[in-house]
Amino acid sequence: MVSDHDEMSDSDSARVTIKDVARAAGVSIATASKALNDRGRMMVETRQRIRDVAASLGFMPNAMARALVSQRSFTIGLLTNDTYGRFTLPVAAGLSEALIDRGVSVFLCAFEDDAERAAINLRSMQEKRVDGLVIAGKRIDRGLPIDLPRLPMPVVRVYSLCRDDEIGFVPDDLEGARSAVNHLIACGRRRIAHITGPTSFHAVRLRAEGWTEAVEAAGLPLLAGPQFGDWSEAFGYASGERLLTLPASERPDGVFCGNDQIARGLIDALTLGGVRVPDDVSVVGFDNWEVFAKATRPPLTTVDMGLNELGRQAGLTLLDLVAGKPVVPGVRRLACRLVVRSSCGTRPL
Amino acid sequence: MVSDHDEMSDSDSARVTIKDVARAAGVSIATASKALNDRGRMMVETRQRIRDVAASLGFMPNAMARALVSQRSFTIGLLTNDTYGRFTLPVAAGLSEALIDRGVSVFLCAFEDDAERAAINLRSMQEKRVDGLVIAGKRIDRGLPIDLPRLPMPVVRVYSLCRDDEIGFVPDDLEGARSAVNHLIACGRRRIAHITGPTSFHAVRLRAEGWTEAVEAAGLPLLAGPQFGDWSEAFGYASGERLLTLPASERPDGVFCGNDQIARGLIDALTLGGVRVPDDVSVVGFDNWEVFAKATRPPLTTVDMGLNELGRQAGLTLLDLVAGKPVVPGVRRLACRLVVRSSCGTRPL
DNA sequence: CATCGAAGAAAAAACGTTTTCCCAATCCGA
DNA sequence: TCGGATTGGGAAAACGTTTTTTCTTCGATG
Repeated sequence: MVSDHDEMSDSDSARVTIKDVARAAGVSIATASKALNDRGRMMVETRQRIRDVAASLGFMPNAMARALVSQRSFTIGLLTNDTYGRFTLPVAAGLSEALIDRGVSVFLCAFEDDAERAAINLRSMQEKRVDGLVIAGKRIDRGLPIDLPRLPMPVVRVYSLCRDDEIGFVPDDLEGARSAVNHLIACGRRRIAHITGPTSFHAVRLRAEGWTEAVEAAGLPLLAGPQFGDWSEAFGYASGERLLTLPASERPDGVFCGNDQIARGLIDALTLGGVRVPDDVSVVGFDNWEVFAKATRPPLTTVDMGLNELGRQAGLTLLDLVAGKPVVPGVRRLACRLVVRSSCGTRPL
Repeated sequence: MVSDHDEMSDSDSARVTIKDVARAAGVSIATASKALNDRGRMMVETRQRIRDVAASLGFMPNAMARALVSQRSFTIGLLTNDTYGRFTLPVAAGLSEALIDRGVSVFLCAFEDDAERAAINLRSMQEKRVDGLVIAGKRIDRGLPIDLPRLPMPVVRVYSLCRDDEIGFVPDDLEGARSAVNHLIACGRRRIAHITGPTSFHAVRLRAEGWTEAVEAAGLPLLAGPQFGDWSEAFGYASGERLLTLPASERPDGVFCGNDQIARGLIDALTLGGVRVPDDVSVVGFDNWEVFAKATRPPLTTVDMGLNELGRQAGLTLLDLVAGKPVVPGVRRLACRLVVRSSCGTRPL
């Protein structure tokens, strides 16, 4: 019936302040502060003594008192509508890891597409005086269901719609798609199809464009053009079944899928239909969602969007902004990385 | 080359303090504070006037100044080693949603099993003076790679090992397993197998126990006992292939799987081998990881651990602790919920 | 008429830091 | 020995709140 954080546990547990340190070290508060922060001038042994005393007392500076005077809270907010976390979690991890080393902590504000909750979270972040905001979404052509009035703090966006005068980070879908297709070509494939999500997604259009460019650049046929559907495994499966109905001569020998789920469904259908992957058909996915990519038979070669890195860079850029450094506005497209597993067969050299 | 949060944007954007409000309303700071916080006595129109002024100025109280004096930061920390987020993300969402309404924000501290980073995060949380800590893990029989010295703040645990004198929240694996098996029985199944993860997981042992109890309670055979393996789809697939080698009379007609991935692999193997699910064999999973459960053919009936609710309750309990309310220590096992889809066939009444 | 009470509002202390002065001592060269 | 620089350290203001205490009024009571 008790809590385990007794106030009076040991001499050191009751919040020790810099005043306690100063008194114990026989110096003034100002000197103690300067000693601990490597500021001002004083004898080196004085500085060390104060530090030793602070350590032995278990002193931890109160970040809020510090924030109050320095006008920097060393916190930032991560606002996202991706509660499921497919995209946001890697971003958050990258962000958090990059910032913790600089003493900055991250408030997680996840909300469904519920404008009211979003507003509450936003207000909360303002009251908590975060130094900046990272806005993360789940598609690059949508903003959050909340309009940001002119905020008193810098903002960067990740995997979200971004105006020209804002600063955003997205994966380079176009180049990622190209590299996927080029990998198929390097594996000796000549008839390369593209099966992907709904055209309403900008990412879909970009990836389709990348496919088109790479295929045309190699002087290969565009077959029937991109096959648009939804993001599901079921669509991939259905597409696979459709492919099976084609005469072998018209069948593609390589497929670039818009995401890993589609690829998964496609491979399942092909395998069930007696078409071997990668012997008969090579498949490349998109997302590198490992739980899928590693579980397909064979494991899936796919494009990793580098979400972790996206988060990291967003964090560092936000810190620059906070520090008042000039940052060119606009959206940065970070390189994707092809993760080669075994769904494409012969490795190119 | 500029940041979009110009300091001097409009009259209201340069941080407005309570002093500004007081001056604009022609009262003292003390009066302004009382008006805004519904404290003290004053003419009702004075109160309203102050509030109107505050609103028109866009006043937002500085949470850190407030925290400094009230000794409550209205923040808590979520420490987790589950950077992948399979378990933590739903917990975080539930936690965050429950707390935001009470004005409490959540710091996300995710680290790999890297003790040093964990320590940095922990120290950061202490300096930020969080009111409490939620420790979330990815298995119920492991703590975090960090020993918590007697912390000056209350702690609750979620999906993590928990000493008797601590407060923890975990799903009721035993009962969840029982309900899964009972569902199979209600669907008319008599030979119910259990295919699950490694015995080193406590969750595995609990689920196996639930399976055993429910099967025995119904007077049914335990067959060959639980089949332990790993959590992968590949293991489920291999198990399915093994089942196919059995003579039909010895084959189970219902399988309770330790997680959804195993179930997925199992169903794939059975389907490929010509055994129909659910007509010939019913399958129940565990986790309700929707991206799997909904993608299996047929969609998977599975046990939902209620991670969201776990997070919610943990948050509310932590708040009680912070408020000094007495809370009985120990671990709470929250009910799981069977999500019925179509992998078991005939719905029980 | 003097006093009392209460209502309304202000003054000031406190929270725990950082930082800007400022002061006293020591040192150096002349 | 004197004047100025340098060195080591302290006093106090500031950050933006809440809260306790004190101070006016003003009307009512004895």
